[in-house]
Amino acid sequence: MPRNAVTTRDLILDAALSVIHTIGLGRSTTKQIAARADLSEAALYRHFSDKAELFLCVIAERLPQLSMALQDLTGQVGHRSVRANLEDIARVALPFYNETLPIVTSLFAEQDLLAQHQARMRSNNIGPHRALEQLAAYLRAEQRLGRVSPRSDPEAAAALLLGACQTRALTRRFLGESDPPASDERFVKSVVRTLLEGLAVDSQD
Amino acid sequence: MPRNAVTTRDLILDAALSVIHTIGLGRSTTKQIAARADLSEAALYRHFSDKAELFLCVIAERLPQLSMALQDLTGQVGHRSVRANLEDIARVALPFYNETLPIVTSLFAEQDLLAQHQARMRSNNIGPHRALEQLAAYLRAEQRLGRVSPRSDPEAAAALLLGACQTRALTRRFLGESDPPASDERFVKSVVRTLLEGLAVDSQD
DNA sequence: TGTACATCAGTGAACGCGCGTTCACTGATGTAC
DNA sequence: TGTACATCAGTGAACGCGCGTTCACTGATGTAC
Repeated sequence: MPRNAVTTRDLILDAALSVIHTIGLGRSTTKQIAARADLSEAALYRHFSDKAELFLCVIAERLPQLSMALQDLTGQVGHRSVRANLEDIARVALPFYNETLPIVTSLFAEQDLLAQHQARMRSNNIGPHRALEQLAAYLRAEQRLGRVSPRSDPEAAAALLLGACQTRALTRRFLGESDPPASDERFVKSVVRTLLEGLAVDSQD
Repeated sequence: MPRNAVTTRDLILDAALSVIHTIGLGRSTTKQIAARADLSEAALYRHFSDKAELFLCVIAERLPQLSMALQDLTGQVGHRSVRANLEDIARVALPFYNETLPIVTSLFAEQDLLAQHQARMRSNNIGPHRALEQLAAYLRAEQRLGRVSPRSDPEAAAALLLGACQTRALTRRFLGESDPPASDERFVKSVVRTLLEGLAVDSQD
């Protein structure tokens, strides 16, 4: 088998992801996935024990993890400005949520799948909390360097920033609107500025 | 028909919501909904044209709207402290998202249902953006009164605060953990404090 | 090199199940006279 | 008040369809000697 072989398994996972994207997790059938992969339905069962396992593998192997994508950025402690770092983090988080949230939240519709995925997240220590923890750790490090106010709560700040990105992506997708990239950039800048400066009229309480 | 009659239609909607809560939107069947309502399946079709309409009515009539719940609070412009108002808003948003997000995001799994729901949102001008706009309008009003920094962006601040609540609720639900109310209260206070004071080491850039 | 056999990815056709939906029907309630 | 009829919410049983899954099979590739 050559080094860069696209295995049949990969073909199936790609086909499944594509079908899920177009008609949603709930309406995706083995028939359509097989058709998109140019395979018989029976072929799916040579590579996955059943439909549930196929879907779980799609989610585990075809969806990126935000904490991975943030690793380089949160490693920049003490470098560049905090503002620039947070802006870049938002620039990564926004398209990430835009791509993954519709599929990941689909699992709420299939609670048996969700339960299996939860078990997987627990045993592998992955999940959405990882990105929050990572951003909070970054902010705590910047706090130690005196580049972030010692009065601020790193966990709360992480929830604020990633939450703003998540809400924007989810709202847009839910309303069925697409986002012009220019407005995303304006959003990133104003969110980070507001988070840095705060709402209070002066820095005292 | 008496004034406070629980109609059969109400029974069906309640039963459907209950079934959806326990096994998810995607696995809910007419059989189970009818059974939970102590009715025949045929009875469902006396009140709803098909299963899709039933689900859309559940979502439209049985799920609260955040913008409604926030109406009283965002009307408090100039009263109490901004901090107290924002904390109360977070205290309403957190359980709201906790209850509704798992069901509402389920629609991503059934894209035909989502499309129908989007049409409904557009024609009735409802949807998740309403709460964001409402909170932004409140903050703009406080800005005019000088109780919120003129440099901050009300839209961004609204996305930050509601986003933080949404992320927390979604993450918890997704990981399958339940939240002790005491930690919710700590979360509310630290998020609002961090949002008010900002991350910057002084109020200047 | 040729022959005999083993392995295994992939197939076409069929399977049974459970789903959403419809049908002819019942029986309670309302209405006209 | 009684009688005849209309209305309509709700039913039990059946419907056909499409789903996930399995089966015996094919044919290409690898291996032993």
